[in-house]
Amino acid sequence: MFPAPVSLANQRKKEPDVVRQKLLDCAAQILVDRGLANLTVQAVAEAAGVTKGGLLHHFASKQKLTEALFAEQLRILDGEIDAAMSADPVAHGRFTRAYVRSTLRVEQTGPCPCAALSVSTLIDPALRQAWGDWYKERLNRHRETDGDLALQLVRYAADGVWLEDLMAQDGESPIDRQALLSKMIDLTRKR
Amino acid sequence: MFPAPVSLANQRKKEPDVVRQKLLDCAAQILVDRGLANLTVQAVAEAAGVTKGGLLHHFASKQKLTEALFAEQLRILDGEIDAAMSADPVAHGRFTRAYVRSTLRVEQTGPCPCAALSVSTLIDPALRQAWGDWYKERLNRHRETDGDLALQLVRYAADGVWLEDLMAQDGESPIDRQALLSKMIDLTRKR
DNA sequence: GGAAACATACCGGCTGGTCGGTATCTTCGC
DNA sequence: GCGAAGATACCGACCAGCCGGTATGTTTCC
Repeated sequence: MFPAPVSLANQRKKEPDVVRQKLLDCAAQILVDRGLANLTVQAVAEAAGVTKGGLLHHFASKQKLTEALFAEQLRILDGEIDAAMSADPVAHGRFTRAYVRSTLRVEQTGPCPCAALSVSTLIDPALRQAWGDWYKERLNRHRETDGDLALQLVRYAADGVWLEDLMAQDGESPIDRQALLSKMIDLTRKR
Repeated sequence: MFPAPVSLANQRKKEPDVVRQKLLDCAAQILVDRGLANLTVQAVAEAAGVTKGGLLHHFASKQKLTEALFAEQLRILDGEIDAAMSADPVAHGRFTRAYVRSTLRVEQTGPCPCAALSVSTLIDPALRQAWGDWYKERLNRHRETDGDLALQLVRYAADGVWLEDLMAQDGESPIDRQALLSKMIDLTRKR
């Protein structure tokens, strides 16, 4: 009478929070390793084992999805930075060191949230604005310890590094990441 | 009998080289200030005063168009770097200084070719590869003068700066670009 | 039973791309 | 010099496919 469902998500246990989170995770994954152009609601839904309609139930539009994705990644980054800062006894350049450690993350594996963050920033002016606001706020909060131009330069370098990460993508890092990190941390302690 | 043409390009003087160049210019312009998502063959053709069919005559596919665009911008950047290097008497860090000057370009106006370059790099793995090859080759050529890790760091910072340019886009540069450039150039002369 | 969590079917719009035609340019015989 | 003829430049209509989004149905949870 009725056609067989292509997905069994309708018969399985309903786990709205789990599905919602999985949608976000899959979106981040697709964004990082298949590129911005391939971030379609169809692809995300499939990757999460849900139909397009299912995705649209959780996120009213693609816009809402990307906004949620962005917000989550930003929250993660923000948390990582806070954690790194509270473990750092030296005041001068504390934020910059945390920023560098969070964005380079030599020891951690998996896709850097910054990657997803920045790529989505390139698309949407609203997200761009949100990122700018976050950065400006953070910078203003740590103005006294991290206002130095030399520290700004180190932060720029950190941005450049993960940009290279985005571009390289083949897993092969041409330079010694650990040595670079040390060098950057060193630079934040000078003077 | 026959419909009136919406464009008079068919009756005007044929200037294949001019049109082809204009297509590339318009593509770069659109890429920089309207973003990657709006880089459609339709939009590029319209901006250049040509129909879609006309564009497809010059570039067999959108892929070919972006490749040509990329190649041209890379050629420009390459030339700028060569020019800057030959005007620099100091050997150590010569390439890095040229790279920084070309990518920051505090005095020049207009869209930085790097912007178009990098954005297209984010799309297409083939272009990403091409960029990587170019950079690797250049780096290898100037290994003796620019192999130092500190110089690598300065180059990363340059990447970070124009990335911020891409994101900000509102014309308002929060920091003193000239001072930053001086600082970076200084760093290449140390030791 | 009602709301939430999905699936399914479908639509309009836009995209890159094809195709056949027309207008202009270039070449070349004379 | 000039006119035919082929090549080149470009137009305009059309197509298939995919995208985001909607409307509606069906199942599960409380």
